[in-house]
Amino acid sequence: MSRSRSDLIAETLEDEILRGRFAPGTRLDETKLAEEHGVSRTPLREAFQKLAAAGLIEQQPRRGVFVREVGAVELLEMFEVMAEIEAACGRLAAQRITDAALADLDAANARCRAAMEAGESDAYYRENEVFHHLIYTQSGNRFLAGEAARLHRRLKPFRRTQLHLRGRMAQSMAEHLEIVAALRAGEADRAASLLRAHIAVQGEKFHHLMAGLRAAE
Amino acid sequence: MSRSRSDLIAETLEDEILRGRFAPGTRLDETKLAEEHGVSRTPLREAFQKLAAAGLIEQQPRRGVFVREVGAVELLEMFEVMAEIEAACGRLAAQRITDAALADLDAANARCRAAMEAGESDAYYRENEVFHHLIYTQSGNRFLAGEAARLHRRLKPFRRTQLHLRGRMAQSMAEHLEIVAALRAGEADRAASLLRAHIAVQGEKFHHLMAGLRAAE
DNA sequence: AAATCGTTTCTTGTATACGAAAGCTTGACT
DNA sequence: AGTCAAGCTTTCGTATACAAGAAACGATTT
Repeated sequence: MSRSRSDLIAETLEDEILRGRFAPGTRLDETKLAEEHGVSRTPLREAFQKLAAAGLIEQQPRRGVFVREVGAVELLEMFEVMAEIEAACGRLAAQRITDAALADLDAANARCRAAMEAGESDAYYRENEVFHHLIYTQSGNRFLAGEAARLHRRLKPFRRTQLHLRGRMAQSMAEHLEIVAALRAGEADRAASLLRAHIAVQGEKFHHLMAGLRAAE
Repeated sequence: MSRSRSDLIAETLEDEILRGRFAPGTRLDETKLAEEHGVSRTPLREAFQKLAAAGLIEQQPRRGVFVREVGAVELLEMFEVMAEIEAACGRLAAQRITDAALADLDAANARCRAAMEAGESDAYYRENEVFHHLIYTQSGNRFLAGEAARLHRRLKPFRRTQLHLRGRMAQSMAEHLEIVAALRAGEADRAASLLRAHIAVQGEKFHHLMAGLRAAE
C-alpha cells in the first residue's frame, strides 16, 4: 500500500490549499504547477482528479481548475455535520472506550489545562486536537474515525481563529471534563449531547465571526 | 459545472463496480477498459484517481489498480456510520421539515405499503429509497444530505438482499410510520433514535447473513 | 530435478505532441 | 465612438510515444 507520485502531489497541493496558499476562486495553472513540481502536466492532472473528488477544487471543462469557494452556508453545514459526527463518535466511544484511553484523555486534558493557564492558545489547540482524535479512534469504528478526521482536517483553517475569542479556552476546557466524565460513566446519550454542543458552539462562533466581518466591510 | 469525459467514465465504472461486474480483488486492465470505452488510457487513468479517492479501488504502484475488498468488519462499520448519519438527518429534519415534505413522506409510505401488500420487494425497495432520500434532504443541510446519499449508494449492493428476509418488509414499514410520526411531532431525539435503530437492524441482519454464509461454506 | 539467475515481455508511469475550444485582441463597420 | 466579428493566442483534453519496473519464462548450474 505504497504511495504513488500523483498521490504525493495531491497531498502537498491539498495542504497548500488548506493552508491558504491559494485563495478560493484562484485558478490553478497546470503548466506552472507542473514545472514547479518538476513533472509534466500528466501527473498533475491526475492529482487534480483526486482533489476534485475530495471537493477541494472545481473543474470547469475547457476553463481550468479553480480552488472551490466554500460559502458561509456550506461552512456552517459542515460544522453542523462535524458536530453530529463527533456526537456519534462519543456515543460509540462511551460503550467501548478502554481504561487506558480514558487515562490518555485525562492526560490530554491536563496538558490542555496547562496550556490554558499559560495562555498559550497554540499549545491548547494542539492538545485539543489530540483530545478529539482520541475520541474518534475510541469510537471503535475505523471508518467513522476516518471520516471524522477527514472533515476535521477540512475545517481546520476555519477553526483556527476560534480560540482567540474571549473565554473560549476556559469554556472548552470545562466541556472536555464533562465529556470525559460521561464517557467514563458509559453514558452514551449524554456524551453524544455534550460533544454535539461542544462542536456546535464553534459553528455559532464562526457564524458571529462571519457576521462581524461582513459588518466591518 | 458541466461534466467532463473522465467524470462519465468514472461514473459508469463506479456503477459497474457497485453492481458487481468486477469482483473484489480483480485487476482493472487499463488498455482493455480504454478500448472498451473507445478512448486512450489517459482519461481512464484520470477516472481511476477519482475512484481511488472514493475508496472503491486501490492503486498499487507499478502493479495496477484493483477493486477494493471491503471486509465484513469494514462493512459493519459502514452500516453503523450510516445509522448515525441517518439519525443526524432525522434529528435535524425534525426541527426543519415542511408540511409538504411530510405529505411526501406519507405518500412514499403509502406506496411502500402497497408494494408490501403486493409482495413486490423490488417496488418496496425503490419506495424505501425515496423515503430515506426525502429525510436526507429535509435535514436542511445539503452537505449532510450529500454525504448520506454517498454512503447510502456505497452500501446499496449489500442492502439489496435484506428485504427478502422473512418479515423484514412489514417491520420496516411499521418503523417508517413511527419515524414520520416523530418528525411530524418535531421530536428530534426520538426521530434520531428511531432512524438509528431502523438502519442498525440492517447491519445486524447483514451480520447474521454473513455468519450464515460462512457457516454454509 | 530443483533452484536461481538472466532475459524477455507486458504493464504501468510520465513526457510530449496534436487537435479543439474558449477568450482576447484587433480591425472594420454602423 | 461603440459594437460585433474574425483571427490569433492560450490552455485544456486526449492520443501516442517512450522509459522503467515487475512478472513470467527459460536456461544453466548444482
